[in-house]
Amino acid sequence: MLVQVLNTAVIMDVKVETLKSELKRVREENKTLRVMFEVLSSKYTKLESHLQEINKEQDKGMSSNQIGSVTEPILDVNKRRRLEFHTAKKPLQIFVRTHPMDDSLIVKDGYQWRKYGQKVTKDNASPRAYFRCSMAPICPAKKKVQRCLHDKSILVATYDGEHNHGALHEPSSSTPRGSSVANQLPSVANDKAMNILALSGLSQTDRRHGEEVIHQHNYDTNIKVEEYVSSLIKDPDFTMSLAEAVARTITGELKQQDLNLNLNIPEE
DNA sequence: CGATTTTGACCTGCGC
DNA sequence: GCGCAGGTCAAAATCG
Repeated sequence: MLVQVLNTAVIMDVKVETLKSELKRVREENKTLRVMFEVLSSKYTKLESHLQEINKEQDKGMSSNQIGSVTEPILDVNKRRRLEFHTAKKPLQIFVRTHPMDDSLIVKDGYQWRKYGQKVTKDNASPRAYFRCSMAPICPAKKKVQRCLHDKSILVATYDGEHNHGALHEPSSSTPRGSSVANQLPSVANDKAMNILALSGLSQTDRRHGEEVIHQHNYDTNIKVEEYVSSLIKDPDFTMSLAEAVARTITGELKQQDLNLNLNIPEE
């Protein structure tokens, strides 16, 4: 009887310690997310003010010729190729959560990329990998992938240039399930993010795994995606949904772990 | 053996 | 002009 009581007390102690450490971890994660949210907010504010400035300038009646006279830079033949594909468009950034133990810098987005360089940058100890699209011989699309400074399990993929080919690469079977961009996004914010992927055709190819379907990709899709992204940036609901999704994910994880503890299910 | 990755060297732009 | 940091090249290594 006494042994049984002691055993129960020990088990309870272990559970309390586990919960305490878990609480600590979640608090730290919450702190990190808050920082990320603040960064997002400040970027949104800057974008908004920049847009207002542009609108003001247009209202001032600047001639369309002057506005449109953003002449193509005269390229020096000797200059690097990266300048040839320079565009005024802001590069698209995608955040992808990966397994904490997964230290690869691979973001599955349906395209086939070839790594051509890696660098350690000043502001982030994690190396930045440089990829070039290898689906077409002269495709100008590039991307940079680096781990988030605050959360190593988050990959930040920055896309540069546009693909000059339509077909999307069928994800290889060796890729772990659930590693596509769509699957790695928070659940609620997923809805709108899935729309972006749907526009770009990525989610379809991921889902039709194994089918011999090659999409006749619309060349306008990139423009549609950018339009949709810019509309999201202006949409405060999206930011709120994202924050809610993150909060739900955290609380959901907590509840699940609590349940596992009660049922004595070991964590993976 | 071809494709891909790694990695040190090199180039370029930018701030001082 | 100089030094620094980011981006790219290309030879060697590795993989399938």
